[in-house]
Amino acid sequence: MPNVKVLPLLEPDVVACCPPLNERPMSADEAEVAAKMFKALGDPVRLRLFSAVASHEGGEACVCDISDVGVSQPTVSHHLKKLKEAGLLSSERRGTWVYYRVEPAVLAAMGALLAGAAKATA
Amino acid sequence: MPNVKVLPLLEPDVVACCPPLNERPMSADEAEVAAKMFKALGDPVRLRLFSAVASHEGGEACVCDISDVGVSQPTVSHHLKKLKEAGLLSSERRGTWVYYRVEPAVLAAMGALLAGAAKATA
DNA sequence: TGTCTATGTTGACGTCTGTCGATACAGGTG
DNA sequence: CACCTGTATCGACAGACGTCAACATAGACA
Repeated sequence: MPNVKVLPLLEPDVVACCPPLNERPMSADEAEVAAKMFKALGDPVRLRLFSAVASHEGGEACVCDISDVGVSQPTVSHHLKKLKEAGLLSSERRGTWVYYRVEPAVLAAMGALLAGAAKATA
Repeated sequence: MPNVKVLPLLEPDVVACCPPLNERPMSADEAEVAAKMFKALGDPVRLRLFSAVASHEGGEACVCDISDVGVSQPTVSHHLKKLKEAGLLSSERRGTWVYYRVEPAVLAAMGALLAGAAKATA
């Protein structure tokens, strides 16, 4: 089995993208991919929305549960779309409501990126 | 000892800022602080510069060692300043050259933010 | 002192981004 | 079917951002 990736549709490029930040200088392509994810979390409203989903029971939440972040409904929808495009959230419609849930693999990849750098540069 | 923070000048707010993303919804203030750091890493050039510093021997590098990222010198300087303002890098002039180094505590805080969310939402 | 190199700052420019109101779409209910 | 609620899309606008050339500053050295 030369390729372990059996669910290619769910994972964005980041999961297999990048070594820890301190291992070697990132290439331009690697940086392009990884920066998209950090950028997605680089807005306060998106960070609150993401945290609201992640902390909701079951790791998923209806939009109506998390919309109270001080911006209009279209803006909430816009930010959720951005998070989805970055691979951090996935969405599913169930009847009247749309539920968003976190993508653990992508988050773990980002965490590893940082954790490695934090450890080895002390 | 009610307050363990004995080196307040070095640490930005982030270190003591935020619980794991999945613990509870982030407040507006917390999100404001944390988003600044993610945003700092949300640009490909900055990510490459940061990675170049982090992967350089000793966890520090002279600007001249890492300037080859395809943008002009003023732009490099601009991005390094942004990373510094975000608390991810610190700088020190030694003679002719300026050296940048990573701030491990801040990185660790960001990693913890993500790692917790990745683990508990699987 | 003057000059050279390394780095930071300024000002300007085009592009990207966050925000909103208006509107469209989807699904439930009557 | 009509109507209501929840969510997404569209179009527009102001402000933020990345980039550069030009200039300024700091230190080394003669």
